[in-house]
Amino acid sequence: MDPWEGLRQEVVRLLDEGLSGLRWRVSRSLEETLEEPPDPRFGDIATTVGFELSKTLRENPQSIAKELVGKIKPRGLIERIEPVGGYVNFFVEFSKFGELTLEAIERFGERYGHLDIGNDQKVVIEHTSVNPTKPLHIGHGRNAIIGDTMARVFRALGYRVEVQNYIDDLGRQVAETLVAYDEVKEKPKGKFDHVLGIIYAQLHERLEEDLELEQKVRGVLASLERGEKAISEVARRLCERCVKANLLTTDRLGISYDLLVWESDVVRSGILGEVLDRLRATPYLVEGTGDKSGTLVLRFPDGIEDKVLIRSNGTAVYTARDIAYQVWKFGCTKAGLRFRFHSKRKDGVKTYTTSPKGKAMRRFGRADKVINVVGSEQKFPQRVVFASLKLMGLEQQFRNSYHLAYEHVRLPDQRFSGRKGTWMGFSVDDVLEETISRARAVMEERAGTTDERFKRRVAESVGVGALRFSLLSTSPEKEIVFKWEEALDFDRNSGPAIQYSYARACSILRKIGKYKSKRVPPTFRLPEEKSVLKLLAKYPGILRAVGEKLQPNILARYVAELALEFNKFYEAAPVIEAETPEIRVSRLRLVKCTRIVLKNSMRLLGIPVLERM
RNA sequence: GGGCCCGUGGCCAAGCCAGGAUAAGGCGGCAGCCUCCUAAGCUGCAAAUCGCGGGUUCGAAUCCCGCCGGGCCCGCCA
Repeated sequence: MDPWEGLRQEVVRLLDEGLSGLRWRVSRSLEETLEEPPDPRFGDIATTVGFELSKTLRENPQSIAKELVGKIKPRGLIERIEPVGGYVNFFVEFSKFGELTLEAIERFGERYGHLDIGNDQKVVIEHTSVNPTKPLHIGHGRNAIIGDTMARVFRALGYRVEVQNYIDDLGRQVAETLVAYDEVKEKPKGKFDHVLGIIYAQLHERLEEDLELEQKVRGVLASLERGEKAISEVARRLCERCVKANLLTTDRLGISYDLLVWESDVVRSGILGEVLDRLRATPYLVEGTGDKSGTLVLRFPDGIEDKVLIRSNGTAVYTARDIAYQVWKFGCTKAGLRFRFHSKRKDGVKTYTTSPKGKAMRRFGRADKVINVVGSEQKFPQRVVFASLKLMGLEQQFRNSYHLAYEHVRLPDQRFSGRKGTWMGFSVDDVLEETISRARAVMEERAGTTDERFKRRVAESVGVGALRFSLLSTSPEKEIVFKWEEALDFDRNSGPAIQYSYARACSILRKIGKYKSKRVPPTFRLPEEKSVLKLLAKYPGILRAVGEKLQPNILARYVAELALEFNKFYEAAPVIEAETPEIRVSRLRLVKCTRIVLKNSMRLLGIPVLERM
């Protein structure tokens, strides 16, 4: 199921055999000495073990490599072994390795690459979690797209996945928006989340000088935190409308949620109280002293700074609610939440929501593993949340809590700010619209179809693919400076480039029509063929790496490379007009398998799959 | 003051955790390729003191120490 790993293991076996024949011992595992030569002409896999042995054996690496090669008889997936410098280079027998790889892909099809390392464990992934008072800007888009992609990958890795979107309806932003909504008489027209975002930014200018207004906001916030019925219901309705508008945006990007968790519901359900009681029962939640007198402070035994959890007015801080939520995700609370059906996503996923009037359901939460997709600026609070699990004796839950931290998206000269309204023009809706219309323009330039529906569908898919890829392909810990040229990039190394390679593969298969294929091992001689095949073989390992490192960019980079190599193959190796029937069948299988792996990858990245474009 | 992340050709960026061969790939630039499976493509060329300085090592972009630059965190804010 993992052809590349199988190949590596075979190399290790051969090496092991050669080494024991010479009675040479290596201190670390042979697997770790393997690497890929910089040029396939040197070989497909190499070991640097000769350099290490030269120290203990007091001999130069060259002669060690030479002697070692003399002891190993190439067989199986390896056809040739050569010593070069201190390296031992292994050459793959592409007929056998090709058959093994292609056979695996043909057999598993859409499930090729799916490894059952999740063992049916449940992972809860929280992402998006935007204040329900504004539209998603491109930075929120990064969060949602990373989270959504991780959800897809974990499903492929054999986990049961539940995606949660945490709605903070008790924050200051909600209080401010509520006041603003009341103050601003002439409301702008448009999508509700945009409307709220605009009036919020408008109010903020006034808030800076208008003390009366500030008092009003504080009053509303206090009422919300106390859970006063009338105002809470107004707030909830406003937030509900905003969330609904936000979901229209994420729907377009193909993002799904299983559950919306409302902060107010977590607080009201008694979960917060229960978790705080549990902390009080430990020696770690202590009364604050000095300037913190009157508060309750979480004091960690192991180096993390003190953190106030209960303010002197008796209310809980944000982090306290986060702790409660985290404990609930693992199913470690007696108190529970109530749920009802919320809405259906484009892909058919049913989204539920917590709701005071809903009913208890056992299917939510109860995670074995929790991944929070939250900005890197929250590393400290996330650490506090996780560490407090340990203080409560939830050692295992502590170990299974992960913070997928990502850096922000910003403009060349400023950050996005809801208060200043700098997101305007850079909301996911705005960017998507621009990207799609640009894709449309490219289609118009290319001669071809006049089918209006086809054009619209392709432009939408290309736009979504371009945006998702551009936000996924950079590693999460790197800040992204948003530039239109990059979001609108449809050339190589972009979402559309991958879609294009896929469409070309489809085109070959369409045109070749029916063919009869005898089951003979494939023939691959061209470097372009070999390099595509090797990439196909590496796919399962890529998925594993994404899951282990929580880095979806690894998959994005991989599939872009596959598309690129496939294009080179496309130019160099005619399929339909291949030199011999054997080569034709070999290439055809390679195309079919490339198509499968491209499709599987695109599905996981949420890049729409197009048969033609 | 303490801590975390980032720094790789003009621009973006992989590799760093598990040290090895000529430091991927893309954008932009220059020069080519469509009677042939979709030119959103392919080929070639030019372009890098891997932030700086030490150290470890046969070997350092990668490990260690120090420094510089950029971002973020260290609230009873949210």
